[in-house]
Amino acid sequence: MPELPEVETVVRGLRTALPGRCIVSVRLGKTDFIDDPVTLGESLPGRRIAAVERIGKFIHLQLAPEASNGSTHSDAPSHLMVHLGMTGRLVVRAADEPAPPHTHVYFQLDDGRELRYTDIRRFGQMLLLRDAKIAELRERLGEDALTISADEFQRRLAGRRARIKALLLDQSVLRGVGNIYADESLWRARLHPARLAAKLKKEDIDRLRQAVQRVLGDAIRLRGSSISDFVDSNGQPGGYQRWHRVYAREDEPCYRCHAIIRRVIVAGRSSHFCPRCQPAPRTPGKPPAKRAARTRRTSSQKRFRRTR
DNA sequence: AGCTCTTCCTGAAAGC
DNA sequence: TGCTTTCAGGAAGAGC
Repeated sequence: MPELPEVETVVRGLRTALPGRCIVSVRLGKTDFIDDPVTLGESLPGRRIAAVERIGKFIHLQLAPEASNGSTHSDAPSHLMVHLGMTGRLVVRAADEPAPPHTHVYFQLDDGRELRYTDIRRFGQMLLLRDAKIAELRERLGEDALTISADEFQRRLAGRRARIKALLLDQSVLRGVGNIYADESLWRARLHPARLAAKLKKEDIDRLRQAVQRVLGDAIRLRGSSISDFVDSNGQPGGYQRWHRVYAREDEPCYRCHAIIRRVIVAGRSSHFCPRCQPAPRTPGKPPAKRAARTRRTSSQKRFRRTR
């Protein structure tokens, strides 16, 4: 499932292939994940891709201003935003290479290749935005997890009565972290996912920020985690899943203390942690036994295909 | 404010 | 063996 490191990996790959290329034509399959498929199909042909960047978990393709050849409608959207959702893939392939099933968008490029979007579950999104809307989106998505300062991180978490796990996943607080890297970061910072942010000490929050940035940085270096479907823009899997300390390791020993990794539901999300390294908060109303009862069945967890 | 539940979707695997 | 059920999850929206 693509989170910040996976999206960053894809963006870096696309950057070697796309800037300067012109979109010749667009072919669409299912379009229920595209905000405006008609405009997408009509306004992109002839446009040149100027730049590729990452905004949180979105891939942002910046389109060059339209050539002023008579029929210029200068308000044509210039930003194509792609969210990979759970199973989205964005790859560049030779146009004559067969596309995998569930490929729903084909952008034919002027170098004989195609930029293709494949998404089994179609939880992804494709949006066309005008300049003004980009600023709005950035605002809504909070500070980037990779670059947020210690002060800003404190400011955004301090006093919040939500569980720390919920806040890490909230893209309006911090952009880019998803379930895998939230769990890995909390393990590194030795914080239980159900701790309330308001009850954390300043040094806990500082340690958490360092853990988040360390984990994301390591994952980017290994080109992301491939669990289930992730591949980069060349179709290659990442390598960070081999370094996961808690995610999908339920019932296995903690690498630090050898206690058995557990999984509970926090903030509606499957959360993996070490019960010894990450002690549970004392919550008067909710004794640990009660939360334990909420643990879901475990065996199905093993079904994640680990790449290598 | 923040929690839970639901919805979207598919494929894999558990359960019977 | 084969059909049915369950489950994962990013994000948004409803309802409490």
